[in-house]
Amino acid sequence: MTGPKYRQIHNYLKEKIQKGLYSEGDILPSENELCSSFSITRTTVRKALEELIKEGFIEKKHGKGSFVKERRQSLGLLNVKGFSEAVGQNVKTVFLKKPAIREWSNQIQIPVSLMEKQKACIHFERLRFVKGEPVMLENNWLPDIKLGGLISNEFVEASFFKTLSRNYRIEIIGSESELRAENAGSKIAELLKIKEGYPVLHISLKFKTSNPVLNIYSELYCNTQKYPIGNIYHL
Amino acid sequence: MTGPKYRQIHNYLKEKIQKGLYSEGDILPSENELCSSFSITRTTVRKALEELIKEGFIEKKHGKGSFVKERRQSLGLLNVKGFSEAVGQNVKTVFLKKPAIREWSNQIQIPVSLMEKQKACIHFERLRFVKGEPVMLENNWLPDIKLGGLISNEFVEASFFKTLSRNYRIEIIGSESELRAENAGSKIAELLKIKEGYPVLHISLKFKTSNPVLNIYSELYCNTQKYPIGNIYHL
DNA sequence: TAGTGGTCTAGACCACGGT
DNA sequence: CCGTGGTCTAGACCACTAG
Repeated sequence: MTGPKYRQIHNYLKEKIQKGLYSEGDILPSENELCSSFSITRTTVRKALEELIKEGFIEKKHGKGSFVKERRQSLGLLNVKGFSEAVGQNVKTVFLKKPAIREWSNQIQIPVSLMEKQKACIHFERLRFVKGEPVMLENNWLPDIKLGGLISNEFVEASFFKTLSRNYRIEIIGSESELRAENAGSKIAELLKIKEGYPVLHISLKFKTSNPVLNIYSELYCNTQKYPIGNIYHL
Repeated sequence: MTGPKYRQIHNYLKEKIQKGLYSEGDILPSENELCSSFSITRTTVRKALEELIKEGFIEKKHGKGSFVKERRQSLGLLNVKGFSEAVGQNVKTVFLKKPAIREWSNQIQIPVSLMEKQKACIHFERLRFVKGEPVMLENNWLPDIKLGGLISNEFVEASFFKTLSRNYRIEIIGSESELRAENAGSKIAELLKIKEGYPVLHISLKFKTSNPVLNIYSELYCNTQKYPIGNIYHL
């Protein structure tokens, strides 16, 4: 238990939803009930619920309550639609390159800050599958800020973000991205098992974390034919 | 002047930024200064600033202040507000089909709610240019909830969302979207002046408004070669 | 140390939905 | 009518940044 209260409530509710203890259409406890359950004020409860909305887990209806939305397996801050029925066995992640110190790549589209470029670079590459089919190639780079064991250890539940959270108390607080439609090159075509030249969605991401000198840069290539990429926005 | 205070502050600051009265890297007045300027509490000021963050206009730095962000060469914030607000002066918009009552199209990818499908459908189609080049084809559908004059009148500053806000006090409060990379068909290729089969980014959007029975459905086709689509996420 | 944003409390009143 | 979420007040204490 660490970090702000609203994040603890947020994680508590998120886990319940992800584990299926609340399912699609269920009503969450009202804000006032959550207040008394956790002995906190409505401001804090509402901050927690707001994050769940932005992640696409719930939806509020004025005068009614907070409702659990269709479940989606999150890939970072984007969602792949269809994962809802396909949780568990049907989602698989394979390392093509395990985390190691490598060069900062010029493949990265979003400018890397100077502070970070002065540090060494940790890189890893993964391929993500849904129902046995490869749907996304993922390359990630981040500055080496001496997170002991990050390179050698396995990830918590195959999730890099959960690893950062559980082992190092670093949380993702936001992202910037650029989206492009491109023709698949030979490498991407081969890995995603599509024809060369087939259109793929190229997503360039910069994840911001609770550590101001740790941003994570990702380049994703997605076959969106069966599984479009989902995105939620809430003002 | 109408609507909640935080949105008035939000609009006030946004306009200043858009008009260039604050420019890249400038520091906004501190939260406490805004409190006293507008005679409101920090909660309200922070709510306004939070929306500016989510729209990508500003960035906060703990212990320092709120900074106006650089606008990169991308069609930013597309999932949220319209194009004209996001990109600035170099944008031109041409109607291919003016707003009129038409059929609900099966082109719409995100399910239209039953409540809405029972109503008539207003549709319009626009082509968007940046620096004289066509970059996006846009089709929009919404239920006809008797917004007098919407069909006949011109849009406020060529922005559909501004028109909704100024004339009808309807605000966009969020969106859901699905992203796909596709090959351009003949119609899209011709309009965007690209070769048939060229990869385009297909964005299916459902905008939620402050009116619970008014959602706006859009299908966008974007040439992302020169201008990638930008997206901001803030937890 | 002074000023900034980040978190949180303990209330209040309002608008909306259903009984 | 009551319970729900939406907005807002008037404070408090903390963590971070900079002179």
